Formats: sequence, C-alpha cells, structure tokens
Amino acid sequence: MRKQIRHQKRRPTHPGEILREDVLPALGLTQGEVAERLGVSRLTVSEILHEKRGVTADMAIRLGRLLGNGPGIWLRMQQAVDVWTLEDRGGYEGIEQVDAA
Amino acid sequence: MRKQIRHQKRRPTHPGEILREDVLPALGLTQGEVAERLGVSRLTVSEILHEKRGVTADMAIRLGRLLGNGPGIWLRMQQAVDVWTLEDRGGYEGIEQVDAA
DNA sequence: GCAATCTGTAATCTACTACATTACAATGAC
DNA sequence: GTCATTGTAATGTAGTAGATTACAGATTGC
Repeated sequence: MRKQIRHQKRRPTHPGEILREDVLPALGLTQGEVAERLGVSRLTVSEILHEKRGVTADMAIRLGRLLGNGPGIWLRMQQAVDVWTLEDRGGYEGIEQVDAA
Repeated sequence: MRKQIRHQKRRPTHPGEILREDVLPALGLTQGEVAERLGVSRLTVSEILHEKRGVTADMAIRLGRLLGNGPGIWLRMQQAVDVWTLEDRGGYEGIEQVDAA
C-alpha cells in the first residue's frame, strides 16, 4: 500500500495496455511488422507493450500516423501516467501555493 | 523557411513564454525566489523562462503546486511544442496508415 | 515430431536532456 | 558605487529512449 493524500488512488492506464490489448490485436500484425512500419526496433515496440517504457512524443507521432488518429491520445495517456507516478513518489510537499498579486 | 506540409505553420507557444511574460511578473518574485519555492535551481528556472528547456512532468507538477492550477496546462503546452518541433523536423513520411481490420 | 516464426528479455552501447553547482559578466535599482 | 538580479558558460551526474545482438521459450504449420 502507498500513501494517497490527494491524488488518484489508481494508476492511470498506460498506453501500452491499450496497444497490447486492443489496438494491435485488431490490426493482425506481428510486433515485428508494427515495428518496421513505425520505423523503430522490435524491442522498442515490445517494451512499450509491456509498459517498460513510456510513449515519447516521437513514438506518439509514429503511432498517430500508423493508426490515423494523431499523437494526442497517446501523449495524454502517457502524461497521466507520468504525473501519477511522480506524485505517488512524493517530494512536492514543500511547495506552497503563492497568492497571485 | 521550412516545409509546412500538413501541420501548423507557427510554432505553438512555449510555456516559458507565459511564465516569463505573464505569470512571473504578476507574482512579484525574483527568479531565485521562484526557484527556491519550486525546489529547483535558479538556472533551471532561467532556462525554462528563456525556452532553452522543456517543462518536464516534474516541473509541471511543481509549477502547478506553486500556482495552484495543477500540472495540466504546462504539460499540454509543452507537448504541443514537442510535437510541432518533431513534425517540423520530419522523418515520419514513411509511416503509412493501416486500415483497422 | 520438427522446423520456422513470433515473442520476451537480457546485455551492451550511444545519444540526448534535465538538473545541480560554480563562476562571472552585465544590467538595474537605490 | 554598491548590491541584488539576471543571463550564461562550464562541468559533471543521472535517467531514459533507442539500436543491435543474442538467446530461450512459446506457438504454429506441416
């Protein structure tokens, strides 16, 4: 268990989960084929699918092109994970809000 | 001049510009004071203000706490700059959209 | 059963970038 | 003129994405 002071209890969905469970199965392509089309290595695809890496802006653009939906969805999902992870880790308690003059 | 095939012509506003031109002046704090409150070095603040660096998720959280508006605004702005920069640089022309099976 | 394909993953190396610290010169306020 | 503030260079650390290579464990076709 971890502290949950003022942020979401559950970690938001990692984009890799969507890719792994929904997107890729619907495409009928192997990881290697997807990697080739994206212009990245198979390892890169595999690690994203297993949530070992984040989706960078570069990867989001590639995914957006491949899937035709633009980079936004993937970036927003990744961002949510990033923020959650950092806030969960803590270290921001000392930052006090300033009152706008 | 640069190519502009199918994306925005102008680079989106860097979060540093907003911080530099609107937010910080309204606060009446020096860069050093802001840095101290954020828990980062003065150099970090200065370089963000001058758009020499991006706003990371960590910095967005810090700014969001300091200003009371959460990390979202800063992250979205940074994201827009990142995507624009990468697309402007090019290298994605080879990626063809797949038709969802 | 056997061979080929696909997948997970480890190891290694490179590159980039954020960040801290220190230092110094230029600017500005008083 | 003095002091605070700022821009910036130099240097070092750390984290992470990415490529490549290699190998072991499925899975599938025949």
